[in-house]
Amino acid sequence: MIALCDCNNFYVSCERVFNPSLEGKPVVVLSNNDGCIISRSNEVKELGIKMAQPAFYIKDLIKKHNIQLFSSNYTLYGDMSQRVMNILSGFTPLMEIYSIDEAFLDFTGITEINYQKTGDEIITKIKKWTGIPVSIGFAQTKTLAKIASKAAKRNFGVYSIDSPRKHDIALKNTSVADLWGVGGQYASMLAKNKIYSAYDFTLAPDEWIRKNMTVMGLRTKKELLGIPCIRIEDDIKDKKAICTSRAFGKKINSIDFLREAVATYATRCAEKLRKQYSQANILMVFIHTDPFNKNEKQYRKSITISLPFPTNDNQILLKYALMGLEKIFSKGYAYKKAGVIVDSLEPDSSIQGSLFDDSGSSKKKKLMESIDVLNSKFGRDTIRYAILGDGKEWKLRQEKLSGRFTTRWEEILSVSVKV
DNA sequence: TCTGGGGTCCTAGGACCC
DNA sequence: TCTGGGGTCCTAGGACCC
Repeated sequence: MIALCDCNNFYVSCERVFNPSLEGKPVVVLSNNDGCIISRSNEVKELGIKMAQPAFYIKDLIKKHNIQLFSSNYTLYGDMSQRVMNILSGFTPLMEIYSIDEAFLDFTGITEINYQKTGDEIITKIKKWTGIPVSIGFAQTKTLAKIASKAAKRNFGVYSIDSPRKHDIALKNTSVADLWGVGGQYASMLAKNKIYSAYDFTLAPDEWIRKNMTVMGLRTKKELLGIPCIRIEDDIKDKKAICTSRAFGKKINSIDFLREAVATYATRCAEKLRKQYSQANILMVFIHTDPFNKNEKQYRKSITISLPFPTNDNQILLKYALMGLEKIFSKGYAYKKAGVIVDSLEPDSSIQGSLFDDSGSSKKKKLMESIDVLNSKFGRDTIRYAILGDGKEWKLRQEKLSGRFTTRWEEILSVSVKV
């Protein structure tokens, strides 16, 4: 079994630890410029206030219900998070810190375990030692554990999907839009295809899901059926991309202001890079207009620069960032947001095989046949075959699926696909 | 008047290298 | 009619997560 431990209303809970008089009162934590709401207490959720809503939208409600507002304090939240994670790591050797307020715990192979009891124990310990309330869901896979942890919030903090009956109930009572891995775009696409619940989703054919939602969607389906496809990643990996960006509170008309901002962000990126002992291969600068302003034409501009050599040097990154800004800046537009991204960009390696024989269209036919053979041998879930061609030449392109299937890639390498 | 700041992975194809 | 195979790097965009 896998557990997902999730801190309740994390940022708000952190503020409450240091100010217990906030207990029972409506509280929100606001984003950087006090722009939108990024954490809500239960009292606030009950008022119908949504996540990421701009604060000024609901200023009447704030006044009416005397909602307590806090600017975000990430240093505090990071520190509290570490304390919670330290306690959690005592319960199992294999754990993945998924976000600042969530961790997956792997109890696979541990048979002598009472989930309710273990869950209660974790909740009590964390509450006692840190003051943070948490919920825990147990299930066969990460995707199901996500569902279980939501149910846990309505069930005194613990819920386990540990029987076929509970599994069935979980799938039928979960809207497909609430699934981990399904966002707004997919949810509306699925609704158009009459797929509303997680259960409906498990009935959709594999091929259809893969075609419309990539292999990620297919993994979600398998996970819902209880087949683990998403590993617990216990090692903390270096960031592959590092971004520093800000929205300005108001429109920016001067390029000097932008230059200054971009220089600051490039320097900040360099700091983050050095902190994880990485160097950047790529640098990207972007600026865009206010996406919420429907009265003006929208512009998004960005430039990607491949650096001549990997670096994390302040001066070099700053120089290229400013060069990039000069290139993309057009006079006369007001910009609302700017940023710098440095990127190591290590693309998945793929194998391109070319196949030739001596007759035109029969070549394609033979390729198709060989693909069928390969698919039946290795299964469509493991590798994807694509035929590329212009009518005269045909190429077979094999692409591995990353993630847990990677090891099986070795088998593929030994296959020679001569026709 | 005012609407966050980070990240991840997948897909697809072109250029180029030895 | 001929035709290498096995890659890497780069570009660009679309979806998702907290």
